[in-house]
Order: sequence, then structure tokens, then C-alpha cells
Amino acid sequence: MTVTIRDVAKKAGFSITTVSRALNGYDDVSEKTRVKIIETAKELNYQPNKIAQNLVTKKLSTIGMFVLERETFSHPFVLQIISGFLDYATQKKFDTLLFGAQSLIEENSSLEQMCFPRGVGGAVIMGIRRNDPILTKLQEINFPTVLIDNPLKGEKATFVASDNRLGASQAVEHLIKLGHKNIGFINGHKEAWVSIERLAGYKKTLQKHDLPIKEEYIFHGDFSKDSGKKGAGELITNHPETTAFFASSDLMAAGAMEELHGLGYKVPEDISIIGFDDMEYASHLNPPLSTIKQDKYQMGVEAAKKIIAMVEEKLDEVDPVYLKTELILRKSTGPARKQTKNPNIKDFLL
Amino acid sequence: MTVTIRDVAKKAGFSITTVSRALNGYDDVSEKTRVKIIETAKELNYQPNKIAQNLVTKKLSTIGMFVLERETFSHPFVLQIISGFLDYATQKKFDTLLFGAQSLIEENSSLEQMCFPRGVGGAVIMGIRRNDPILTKLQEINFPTVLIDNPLKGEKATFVASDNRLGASQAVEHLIKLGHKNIGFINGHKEAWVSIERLAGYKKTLQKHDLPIKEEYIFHGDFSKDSGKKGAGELITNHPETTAFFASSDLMAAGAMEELHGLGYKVPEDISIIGFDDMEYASHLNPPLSTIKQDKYQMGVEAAKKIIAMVEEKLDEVDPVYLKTELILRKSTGPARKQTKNPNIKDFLL
DNA sequence: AAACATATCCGAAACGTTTCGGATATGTTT
DNA sequence: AAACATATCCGAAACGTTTCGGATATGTTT
Repeated sequence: MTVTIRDVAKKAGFSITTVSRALNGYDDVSEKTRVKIIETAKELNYQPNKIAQNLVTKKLSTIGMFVLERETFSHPFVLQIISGFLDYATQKKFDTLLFGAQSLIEENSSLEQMCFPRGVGGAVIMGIRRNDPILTKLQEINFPTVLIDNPLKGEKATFVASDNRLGASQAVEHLIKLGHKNIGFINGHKEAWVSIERLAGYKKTLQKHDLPIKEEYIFHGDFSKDSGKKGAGELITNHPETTAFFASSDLMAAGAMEELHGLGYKVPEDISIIGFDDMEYASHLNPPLSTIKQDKYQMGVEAAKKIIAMVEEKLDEVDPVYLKTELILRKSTGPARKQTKNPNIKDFLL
Repeated sequence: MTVTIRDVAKKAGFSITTVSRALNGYDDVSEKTRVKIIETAKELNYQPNKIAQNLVTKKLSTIGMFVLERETFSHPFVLQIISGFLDYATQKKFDTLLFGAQSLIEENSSLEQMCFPRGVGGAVIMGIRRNDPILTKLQEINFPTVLIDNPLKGEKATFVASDNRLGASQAVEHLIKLGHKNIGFINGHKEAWVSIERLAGYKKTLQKHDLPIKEEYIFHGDFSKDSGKKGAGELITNHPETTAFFASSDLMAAGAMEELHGLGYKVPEDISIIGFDDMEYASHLNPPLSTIKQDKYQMGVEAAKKIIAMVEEKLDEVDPVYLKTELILRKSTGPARKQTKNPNIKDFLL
């Protein structure tokens, strides 16, 4: 059915060896026969069978992309990472095989057990949790791996992530410049490494400006909108002196804003809110959300660069990549109000 | 390095033929040797090389997922489709190879030229435009294909989509029940088949209720937020008698709402807005957006079902799939106001 | 002219499987 | 006891490539 190297050999009048060598650019074939072979290959629309090639050469040119947590799939984030990844990988002539959470669970098999039989030479993993047992296994096995948003050190393992400490600093720095002193922090769940990092950035920046770190200003949510609502509600009622919230995701920031509106506070007049991620909807919120942008597309291309370098045995390429974050100013942050306000009282005063 | 069938044959003391037949469940191997072989296979952690298997059996068990338009990648939509697709495909032991827009462009090769050499037996295509030349080619070639949101008929080609006419009907029907008679329609670009379908649903429903179809109430946007703003602005200024807008995407609805707020209109008191898609951010808008939900996850599993059936030569499976849409009621739609309002006048009257 | 070097080509083995067509051993029928 | 049937196993070929180790032809050196 499909045309093989044998067909072009027969048509061109040479051995399959010569056809192979001509097509692969070896120099022990005369120019005349090379052009003849290339011509007839085109004529027959010959496409080398990658499977057969792979079987004999063992050059692995496909990498596996594992999207682990089911909920990760609802995060538009992922798509942009994949987009960046694909662009770089296809340019480098690498294929990418996509695996969902189930693939590992159903066949109760390990990463390598998924990869080896399929000829995939390296893995990119996203949506993994900090305490996932797979992580310790990954360090032991000697398989090229790059994690997204999760630290991993190993002979053939590394990671790419946003510089989450920097991002948190940018957010808090911005609030401090606006005059805020009592800044609440609505963090994500502790299973995420990014939560640890952002917390560190938050604390460091407060210290830098000689502001006290109050554990009671820190709410531990789970990145969901609901936990944003809960966090904002608890913080503002228990600590009415707070004038600004830094949320560890745009989604939690959206929840926080909704809750505060419900309680009668105005954003940013009464309280400022800044998020993290810069999701598309951040600019659709009312008011549009100031936030810290992560360059998701670039995360994808960096991950692709890393994993491809590692598959190609460039072992000096295992340093992790930290991507710069960026402060995006919109309308949800403003100058700190002068004193504690109870919006219910405010209504009567007007 | 990795363990092959030869290793288990040697260890178990049988030929590779017998090992293969034992592992594949043939009945010409005694129970005793079967268990022995299976045991040692487990012991050695033997995983059959799928590449070699594929080479000899020609059973294709990977399918290609093509995400064509670059902008498609910014659409969270896609991720949920992929999620559904992956879940079903891995359950059926199919692999999925992901291709971005570039893959087809860079190598200026056709779909089959991407698929054949990689042993992919079928393709799922999303993000394609109605007039893409690839479509006519797809009808000619005899390769299993399912399109998403784009009609295609062929011996081995079919498609899955939401029932966009139904969705448009549900939206317009809902508005009519609320008493709206002058309903503007902010549609997507004409290159999208869904735009055609939704327009048909819009018109049909108006007719059904003996309401006039006015072409001047129809704005042709491009699914972007900006075109939503533009559409709402033009419609409300040129046709102030309109009391409700149906937008062909949540994003355009968000733009429309923003524009109307800017012009001083209140949603839904002055004007009702209903969207299409039910994106995550729809519920974060202010007011939360009423919309028509598409079941994107299910689109993915239906696409997987179709393509796998086709790859497995079940040729009676080429009927297209239309998925039911669902009316999601939130706060952006309400009863029609009684007469034309100019918000600027209104302010003075209060 | 003989010995050697170089340019150009090719046969066969290999990658790791599956499967066709037997081969052997044992049991069953006559 | 001979002929046959059945259960169980295996050798070799094949899938479509690449590549090792030559082979042949031609040109160059002495």
C-alpha cells in the first residue's frame, strides 16, 4: 500500500542501501545517483517509516507529555504551555505523545513503563503535587524528565517554573508602594510547591520593608474560587485593619472580590486586590484585576528546550529554568485607605 | 538494556515463538508453560516493544490530534475536549500524538504525510476554518478523520459538534419568554461553521414566534471580546429599541457587557445578554452571565469513540454526532423593559 | 604493467516483534 | 503394531529501515 524504500530502490535502479545512504546524506554516493534517487523518492511520494527507523537506530525523537491531575485539565494555563512546547518541539522534529492522568493509573505502570515500549525518550510532567510518590521514584530512575512548577534535581531530571518568589515580591512591593501596611495573603494549597515559594516571597518582601509578618494574615486556600471567597471573608472580618489582599491565583482573587463586594466593600477604594497568573478572565473582571503575569507560552518552550537537550544527551543542560514574572497593573489595586472601615456603617453615614 | 522477548525466552527456557504466543493468549501452549512464561515476564518486568509490534502487525493504535489555528490554543475549550478524548482513548489502549498548527505548515506536508510514517491510524482535527483547503482534500483521501465543530462527509470522515441550532434556539427562546421582541445577535465570523448554524437557529426561532427577522439586528463579529464591544455599541446606538443581545460566545458577551456598562446601561435591567459556551469565567462576570453550555468534555469522548471505531474498521460508525446544549441561567438576563431607554436621560430623571 | 588508492555501490545482518508452516511427542484408533 | 489425531512447541521469514564490512570499477602511482 504505502511506498517503501524498496519501491524507490527498484524504480531508481539502485539497492536499498544506496537509497538509504543517498537520502540520509552520506557522501559515498555520487551526485548523479543522489539526485536521481531523490527525484524518484519525490515522484513516488516516499516517506520513510519512522517506526522502522526508530526500531533500528534507537534515536528517540518523541517525548511524552504527562498531564497528571484531572483538575489540571480545567486550567487554561496548561494549554498555553502545551502550545509553546509544541511549537519548539515540532521545529526540532520531535513528536509529542500526550498522556492523561488515567494512563498511569489504569495500567498501574510507572513512567518508564509508559515510555520505553513506545520509544519516547523523555517526559515532561505537569500538574504533579509536591508530595507525589512519583517524584522520589523519578530521582532514582535515570530517565530524562522535566517537571513544570515543581522542583526536582537528578542526573537527568530538572524543572522549569516561574520565579514565584519574584512574582510574590512584585505583588507585595506594589501594594507597599501604594501605602498598604496590613496585607493579607490568600495562598494556594500546601501540596503545591508554588505556594511555598510565593509565601517565601511574600514574607521576604514584608521583612525588607520592616513590616511585621503576621501568621494570622495568611490564609491557606486551595486555588479554587470558593477558597478565595472564604479567605477574603475570614481575613476582612477577623482583621478589619487589612487594606489589601494578595491572592495566589487569579481565580482566588476573583472569589475574593466577589465576597468583598457581597460584604459591601469597594475594590479598590476600600480594599486592594492583586492576583497571580494573568489568566484571560482577569481583564474581564469588574474591576479588571491587577495581577502577576506568568509567561506560560515561554514555559512550554523552555520545557521543550530542556527535555530535547537532555534526550540528545547534552547533559550540561540540567540547570532549572526560572522565568521572570511581570506586574500587570489594572484597576483592582489603589492607594491604601486611611482608617479601618466598616462598610455597613459607611452606608449610614452617607 | 531494556528486556526483550528474547530475554524472557531464554530465562523461561522456551522459544520466542512460544513466549509470544503465550503472552498473546494463543491456545496452542500448555497451561503450565503459560504460567511459567507469564511469571518470568513479570519477574523481568518485560514490556513488549510497541514499535516492533506495530511494525509487523500493522495494527494502528495511535491517533493524531491536530490543533490547527494558533488562536485555538488560547481557547480553554480545547483543553476540555482533549481531556475527554484522552480519557476514552487511553481506556481503549490508544495513544494520542499531538500536532500543532506548525507541524503541517513547516513540513508543508499533508495530513497523511504526517500520519502514515508515524503509524497513526486516524486524525481528529480541531480549530479548522470552514473554507480551509484541507477540507476538500480530506474528502478525497481515504483516511479516518473526525472534525470538531466542522461538518465533513466522506467514506471515512465525519464530525462531532454541539447542536448549535438547538443552542441558539434555547437562547432566543429564553429571551422571548422574558418578553423580549427586539433581539440583537452578535455572531462570530463567517469562516466558522458554528456561526452559520447559530444564525440559522436564531432566525428559525424568531420565525417560530412570528417575530420579524431584521438583518440590521445582526452583527458579524469574530468571537473576540473587542468585536463583542463593537457589536453591542453599534446595535444599541443604531437600534435603541433592542432590549436583549444574544452573543455567539461568552467572550463577545463579556465585551458587550463591558461596552454597555461603559455607555451607562444596566444589565439586565436595561438590556439582557446571553452568551454561548459556558466558559469558566462566565460565572465570574458581573453580573454572572447566562449562557448556552456546550459539553466540551463529552465532545472529546465522542470524538474518541468515533475515530477509534473508524480506525478499527467499524464503518457503520460514520454518522456525525450532535451534542445537546443546555441553557444556563444566571443573572445577565431578565424581563424586557417596557420602552426604549436612553440611560443618559434616565440619570436626570432619578 | 603492476600495485595501490579512491569513488561508488551493495549484500546481509540487525532492531524486536508476530505468524506461517511445520516438527515432535504422546495418545487413540483400528 | 501400524496408522492416525492431537497437544505442544519451534525455526524461519517478515515488517521497513540502517549500517557494517566488503566488492567492484576506475584512476593514480611507481
